[in-house]
Amino acid sequence: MSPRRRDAEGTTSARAVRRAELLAAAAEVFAGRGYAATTVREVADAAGILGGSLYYHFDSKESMVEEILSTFLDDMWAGFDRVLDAGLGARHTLEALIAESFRCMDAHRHAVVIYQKESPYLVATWERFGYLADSRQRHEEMWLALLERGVADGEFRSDLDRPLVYRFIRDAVWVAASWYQPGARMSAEEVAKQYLAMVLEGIQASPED
Amino acid sequence: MSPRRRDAEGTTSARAVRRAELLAAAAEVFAGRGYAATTVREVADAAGILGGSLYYHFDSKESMVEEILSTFLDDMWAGFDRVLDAGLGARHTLEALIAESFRCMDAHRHAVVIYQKESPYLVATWERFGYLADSRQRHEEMWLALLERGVADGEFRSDLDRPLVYRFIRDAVWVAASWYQPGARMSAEEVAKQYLAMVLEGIQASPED
Amino acid sequence: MSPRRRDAEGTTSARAVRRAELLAAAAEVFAGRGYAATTVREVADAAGILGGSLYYHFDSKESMVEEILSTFLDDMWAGFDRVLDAGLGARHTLEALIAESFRCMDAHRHAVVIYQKESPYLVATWERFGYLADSRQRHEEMWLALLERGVADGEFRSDLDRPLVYRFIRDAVWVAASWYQPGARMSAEEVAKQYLAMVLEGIQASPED
Amino acid sequence: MSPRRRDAEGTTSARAVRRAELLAAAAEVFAGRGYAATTVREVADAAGILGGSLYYHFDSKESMVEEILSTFLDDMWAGFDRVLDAGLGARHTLEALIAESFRCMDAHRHAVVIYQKESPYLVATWERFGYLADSRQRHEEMWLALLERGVADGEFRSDLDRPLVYRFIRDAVWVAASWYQPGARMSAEEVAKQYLAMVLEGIQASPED
DNA sequence: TATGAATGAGTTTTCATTCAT
DNA sequence: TATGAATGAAAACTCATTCAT
Repeated sequence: MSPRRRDAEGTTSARAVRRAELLAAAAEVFAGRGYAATTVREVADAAGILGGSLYYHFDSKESMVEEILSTFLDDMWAGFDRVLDAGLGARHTLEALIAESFRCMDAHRHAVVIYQKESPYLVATWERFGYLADSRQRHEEMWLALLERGVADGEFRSDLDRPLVYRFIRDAVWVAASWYQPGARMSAEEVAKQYLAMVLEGIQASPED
Repeated sequence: MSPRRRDAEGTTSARAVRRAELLAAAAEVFAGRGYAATTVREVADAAGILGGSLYYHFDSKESMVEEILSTFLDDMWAGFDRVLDAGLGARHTLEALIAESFRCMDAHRHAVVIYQKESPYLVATWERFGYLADSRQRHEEMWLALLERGVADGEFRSDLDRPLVYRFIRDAVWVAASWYQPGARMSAEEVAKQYLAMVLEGIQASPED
Repeated sequence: MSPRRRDAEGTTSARAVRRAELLAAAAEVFAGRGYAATTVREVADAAGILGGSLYYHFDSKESMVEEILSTFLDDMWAGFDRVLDAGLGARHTLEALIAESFRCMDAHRHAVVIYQKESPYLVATWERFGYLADSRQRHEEMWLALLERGVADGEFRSDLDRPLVYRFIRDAVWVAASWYQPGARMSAEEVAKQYLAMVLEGIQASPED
Repeated sequence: MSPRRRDAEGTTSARAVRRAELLAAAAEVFAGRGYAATTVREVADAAGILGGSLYYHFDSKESMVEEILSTFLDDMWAGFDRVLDAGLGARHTLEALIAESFRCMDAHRHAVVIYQKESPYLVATWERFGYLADSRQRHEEMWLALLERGVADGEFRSDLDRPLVYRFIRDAVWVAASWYQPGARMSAEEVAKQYLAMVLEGIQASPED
């Protein structure tokens, strides 16, 4: 009620809320047209303000993607770490990781698309985006270790090239963000289930069917 | 499907050779940085000439991608048509399409990457790129028909959502162009074989193994 | 010579005090970075308030310099007029003017720096700053008359170009505001004395002349 | 005559000539209005081209001042080093330094004005201008050493504060660039002579000391 | 064919200023 | 009085494109 209290909480969170709104608008436009092809004015239009006004909230166009991507990656790794810490077997870990990936895609759909399409450009152009390359590397290591373990445990086929399997899954799963529409025919969870089935068992009819 | 540009004489003139060289350089840079983020000067640098000189050969930056993409799509559809015309069963058609996709990726690696990343932007921005959307649609129809036929013939599982299967395969296969390096550890053919195995049978160890 | 802005009541109201505080902050920043290179936000930061709040007190950034400069010039000319009205001989008038100049520099250090550096720009850009050019002209006339009188009276060397002598003194004396720090090794008064010694024994007719 | 030779020499020097022309225009405008208050368009107007065209020759507005100032400082220090290496006595060294200063001012009038007015701002704002502070420091050390030597040799008065004398001379001399017009009533050489007379007969030890 | 200087429209960014609270 | 979000005009800078040589 006191002005003091409003300053300490109310104002801060109002600002954070506004930032989040603006970033959501930016993410949608960046994902749709590509970061480089999107003008700051288009972002501002989408947010319902004028171009210059964005600079009250953000340093630069660059900072906007930065915040969009780091927010997504932080959430993604928190989820992955939860899965890895659960101490499941290889197959169940794989299932959980794919489920987690789709959950994350659902929550950060546009950020995921941006991450897919713009990472190479951003990493090549600005040092500050080096963490994108780090994340990609850690992601690969995590999956290769998992596949290794699954093969050792007899849960996964041993006749496949592990790096290839990793890329196969990664591409199939994450590119889904490009076409997935929340509230469409299938929920993210259902898509995850079907993808899991395909990854694990393939699309061929079983002999016994 | 795509506009044709042929020398009036029909011969592979020195001019056509130079165009091809320049387009190869352009494709590599566009694929690496993204079309919008690439400047004409960067293309020229990669080709070893100055920016203005490109305009002796091409109308515009736009025309360059246009030619890169249409060349690729023409080749891809020629290949697909050969496969479809062979009158194979569903499973063998699927095998042949995936093999053909990888062959095409091998031949037009950069064009494929550009096609993946830039299609939405190009289609949304210039009418002349409408044929990209047409191609995508025809591709989807071809695959859905194939999957339908395979399920009807008892070759493919019937419990999977067909559009989802299509996207799964499409994404896994074509995104490979983003990381595939000609002359790397595995040939395109080997990658195709392994991908086919995964798509058909999954990565899970079979019970009898 | 310069516009006046006085409280209607003629009292030193709280409002006037606040204005003076803000102008002091503004003067320091303008002097340090230059008027054009200083943003209103920087002024506000220096004053401990937010940018928009300055506009409760002042019409514009322009009005701030205006008030800073006119306050300084009013004081300077009041001092000079006192000296000129005292009816001293040329040499003593020169001594008193230089002493007065240093006193003024001490009292309006930042304003003096701004006046030095920004006058040409302000005069060229806004009509309202025309009085700066007037002041400069009157200053020159005052000094040339003084030098003339001193030469006529046999107090100053006659072999020097008078306009040049004027500039020499003006530049040496007033640019001191750029480096003079109140409370530093030497007081303004001491600096004035030394400067006077240097100036005088240069332009003063030698005993043997 | 051969195209090769024209490339090796002609083109390179043509480019350098153009740069110099553009920098001359820029220096005049920067000196007149102040660096921060000058727009790139104003520089371009003065050069007779469009704003964007400047960027074919220079990276940024910043780079333009950088080149203007470093060219001036290089020339100035080359001149000062010649004087210092001549091994003259203190008084003759002082004479030569002042003459050299005026020569330099004549050759780089606008650069000198920019150096005077913009150094603090440039140094405070961009690291790359740190060399301006270095130059200023070296200048001060050179003069203090000279004054010290002159006092020790009995050529200069010992009752004056050396740092103050340095500043007095520096300000009087260099600020002259602000009003000196080449081809005006007096040549730079004549101004130098008169300034020297004023300075010298002030700080010179009197015969009766 | 290629060069390189220039164009000019458009982009990102800045910033004095306004205004509802 | 002060805040802080926004405005909008102008600034710095970019870059596809042109064109005389």
